[in-house]
Amino acid sequence: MAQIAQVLVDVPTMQTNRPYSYRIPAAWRSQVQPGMRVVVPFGRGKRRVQGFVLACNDEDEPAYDGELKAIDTVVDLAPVLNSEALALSKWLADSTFSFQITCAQTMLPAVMRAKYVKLLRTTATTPTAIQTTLFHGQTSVPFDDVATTPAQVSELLRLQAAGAVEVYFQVKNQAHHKTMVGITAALDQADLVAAEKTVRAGAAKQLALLKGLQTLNGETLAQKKFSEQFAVSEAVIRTGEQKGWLKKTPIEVYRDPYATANIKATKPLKLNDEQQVAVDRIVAAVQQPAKTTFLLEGVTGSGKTEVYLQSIAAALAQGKTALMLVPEISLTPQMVQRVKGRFGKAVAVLHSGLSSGEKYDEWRRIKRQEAQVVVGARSAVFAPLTNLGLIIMDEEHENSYKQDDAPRYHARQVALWRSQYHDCPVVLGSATPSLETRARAEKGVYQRLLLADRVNQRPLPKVSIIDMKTELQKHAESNFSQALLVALQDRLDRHEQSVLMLNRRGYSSFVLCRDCGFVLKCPNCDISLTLHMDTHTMKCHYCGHEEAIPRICPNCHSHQIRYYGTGTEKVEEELRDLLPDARIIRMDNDTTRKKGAHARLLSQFGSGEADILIGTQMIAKGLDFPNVTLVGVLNADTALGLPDFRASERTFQLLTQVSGRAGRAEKSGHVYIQTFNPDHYAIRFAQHHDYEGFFKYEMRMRHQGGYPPYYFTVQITASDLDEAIAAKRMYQLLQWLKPRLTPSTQILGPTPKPIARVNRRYYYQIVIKYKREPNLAATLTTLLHETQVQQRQGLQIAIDVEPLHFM
DNA sequence: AGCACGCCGACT
DNA sequence: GTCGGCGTGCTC
Repeated sequence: MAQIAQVLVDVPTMQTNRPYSYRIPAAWRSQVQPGMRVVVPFGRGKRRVQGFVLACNDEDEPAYDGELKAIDTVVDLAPVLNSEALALSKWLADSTFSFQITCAQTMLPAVMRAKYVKLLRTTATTPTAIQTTLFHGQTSVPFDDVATTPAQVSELLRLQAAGAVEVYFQVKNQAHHKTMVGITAALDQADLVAAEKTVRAGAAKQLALLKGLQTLNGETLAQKKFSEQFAVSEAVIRTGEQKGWLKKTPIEVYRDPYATANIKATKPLKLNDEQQVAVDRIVAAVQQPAKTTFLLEGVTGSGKTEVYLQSIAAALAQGKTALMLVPEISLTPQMVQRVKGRFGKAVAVLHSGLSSGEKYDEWRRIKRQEAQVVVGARSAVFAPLTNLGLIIMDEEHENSYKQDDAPRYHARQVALWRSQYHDCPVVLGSATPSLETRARAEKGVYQRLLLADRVNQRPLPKVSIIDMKTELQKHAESNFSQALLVALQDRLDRHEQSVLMLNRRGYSSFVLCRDCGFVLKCPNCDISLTLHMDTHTMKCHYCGHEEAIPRICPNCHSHQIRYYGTGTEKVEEELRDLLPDARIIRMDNDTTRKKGAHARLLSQFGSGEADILIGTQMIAKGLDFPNVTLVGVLNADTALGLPDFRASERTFQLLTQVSGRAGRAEKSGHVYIQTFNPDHYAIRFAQHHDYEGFFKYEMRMRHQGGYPPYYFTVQITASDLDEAIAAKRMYQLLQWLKPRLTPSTQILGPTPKPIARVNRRYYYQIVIKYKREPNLAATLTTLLHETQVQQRQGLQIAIDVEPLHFM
C-alpha cells in the first residue's frame, strides 16, 4: 500500500512548480489516490496549503533526504482530476510556461480552489487577560486583525514563543452542496401502522402523514414534494418529527440554471446534400474512431449547428460523450434550448453567466457521468467528460477562445490535445476560419468540409460600401452618411428593424486623413503607427520605429488629418436628433454591465420594442432577428488602423459576421458599410462575401510580412510601476535572448504598449518570430527562473505563446 | 506566497 | 550590546 504521495502544492511560484513528497498517515492509505485534493503543511511555519496528489508510491521516489511531513487531511472522497486531467495540466503548464498548480485550478470549478485564513488561536496556557484583550472571549481571531503594526507583530511572536497563543492556518473549501430537506420514516412499516391508533380521533392530517410515511418504503422524499403529495403542512410534519415518526435528512440537489422542464423537444432537421456529406464524414470518424480534425466552413445560415447536433447524436449512439464549445457571446438561451431540446437532460451547460455554485453543480453532473453532452465557452474545454467521442468548436476564429491571463491557453490547442488523448475527431466550424486553421486545411492537416449554400436558399445580403471621404465633403462631420440615413428612414416606414454597429477597437489611437483615408504606417513593418500623446510621437509597436505626429497628410497634404474614434453614446445622441421618431436601444459595455442586461436588451429588440439597435462588436454575433433587414457599419476601418497584423483579418471577419445579421428570414437584407478606406481589400472581399479571395490575398500579405501562419510568435511583456525599470529590463532581456536563440529567429522590440499605463503600470513587449526554434522552450523556462528575483521587486514578466493581440 | 535566517543601522 | 529594517533562499 502506498506510503508516500507526490503532492503539487498551491504555491504558484517557479521554485515550487514541482511535486513534494508527503507521508500518507496509515488511516488514509487505502483511500488516497492521484487526483485528490489534500491539505498539507508547507514551509517552516504553521502554514498549511491545499495540494493535488499527483502520484502515490511505496518508496520515496525521488528520494528526499529530510524528514517527510504527513498529509494533514484528504479533501476528496474520489479524485477530482483523473489521469487525463493530470497529464493535461502538465502539458498545459509546459506549453504555456505557467505553473502546473495554476493549470490544475483552471481546469476545475472556481469553488474548488481553497481559501486561506491565517488565525491566531488561544492555547491551554493563554492568560485570562489576553483572552479578553486580544480574543474578546473568542477562541480565535483573524491574524491580520490583531497584527496591524510591527509592534503588535513582535508582541504576538513573543506570546507565540511562550506558548500563550498559536498561529493556525485554516484551509477553507468553498464548495458547498445545495441541499433540500428530505423526509425519511423513522419507524418500520408495522410501527407506522401501529402509530395510527395513537392519534386523537379526527386528526385527519396526522393520519395522512402516517399513511404517507408508509408509502415511502424506507426511501427519502423531499419535504416539499411530500407536503404536496399527501396534503400535509410543514407544521404537521414537524409534529411527526417530534413524535419520532420521521427524520428530516438533507438531500443533495443540483442548482439547475436552466429549468429543464419547459424546454421543447426538437427533432433532427432534414439535411441538404452538403450537410449530409459533412455529417457522414464526421460520423465515420466518430465510429472508426479517428482523431481527424475537420474544418467545417459554412456561411451564416448554412446550417452548421444542425451538422453539429446530428454528429453529437451519432457519438451518443456509440455510447460516447461529446463536447461542444461556443464563444461566450453566442451561448444564448436560444442556443442552449436548441441543444437541450435535442438531448434533454444529457446536456450540461458551462458559461460565465452561471453562479459559481451552478458551475460546480454542472461540473459534478458531468463528473458523475450524468451528462454526456457539454456545451460551454472556453473553459468548458476542460469538462471532465470520459469516453469523449467528438469535440466541436463553433466559430473557431473567435478571439475569446484564448485566455488573456495565465495560463494563456487557446481552447483550440486543448481541444486538439484531448482529441489525441481520446482518439476522437474535432470539428472546427466557422464562416470565416482563422488563417492558421484554413492554412492547415490547405496543407491537408485538417479535412475541409464545405457548406456553400444557405439552407433556405436565401441569397446573401447586398452590401454597399459608402466612402466617407466624399460624404464628409458633402456635409458637416456626421457619423451617418446620406445613404444610410435614407435607408434607416425607409425601414422605419416599413416597420422593419435595423442594426447599427460601431467598431470601438482602436479608439482614437491612430491618425487618419479624412480626405484620402491615409493611415500613417511604419516604413519597416507596414503596420499602422500608434499615437502616443505622452511623448507626442507616432510609434510602431513591432520594431519601435518612432516619428513625429503629422500635421498635414503625407499623402494628399490635406489638413484634415486627425485621431479617429467615436463612442456609441455620441452616435445614439446624433441619431435621436436625426430620427426623432425612432425607438433606439444601445448596447455597449455601459448598458450591459449588469448581469443579464445583455440578454434583456436583445429580447426587447427581438420582441419589436425598438426599431434600431446600436452597439459595438457584441451585436455582430449570435443574434438572429427575422425582422432585421438593414445592417449599418458606421466605421469599418477603426480596426484596420490598429498596429496588429491581424487587423485585416479581424475586420473581414467582423464585417462578414455582421452582414449575416441582415435578412435571415423572409425578407432580404441590405448592408451599408461606411469607411474611409473603401478600396481596402478586407472591406472589398467582405462586400462580395468572398472568404476564399480574402484568404489568398491575406496569406500573401502574411508571407511578405513574415507573420503567422508562416511564422510562430511568442510575446514577452514586462511591466513595472517605474517605466524606466520596465524599459531597461526589456533591453537587457533582448541582449540576453539574442545569443540563446537561432540566428534565423527574429526578435522585435522592445516596444512600449500603446496604452502605456494600465493600472499605474508601464508595459513593454518583445515579440519573438520564428519558424523553427529548438532552444525556445529551454530559453523561456530559464528566463522565468532568472526573473524571479525581479518579480519580487515588482517587475512582472509574462510570456504569451501565439498571442492574439499585439498591443 | 510565507517564513526564517542573516546581516547592517539607531536605539536602550 | 539588541531591536528591527529588508535582502535572500527554502519549503517535502
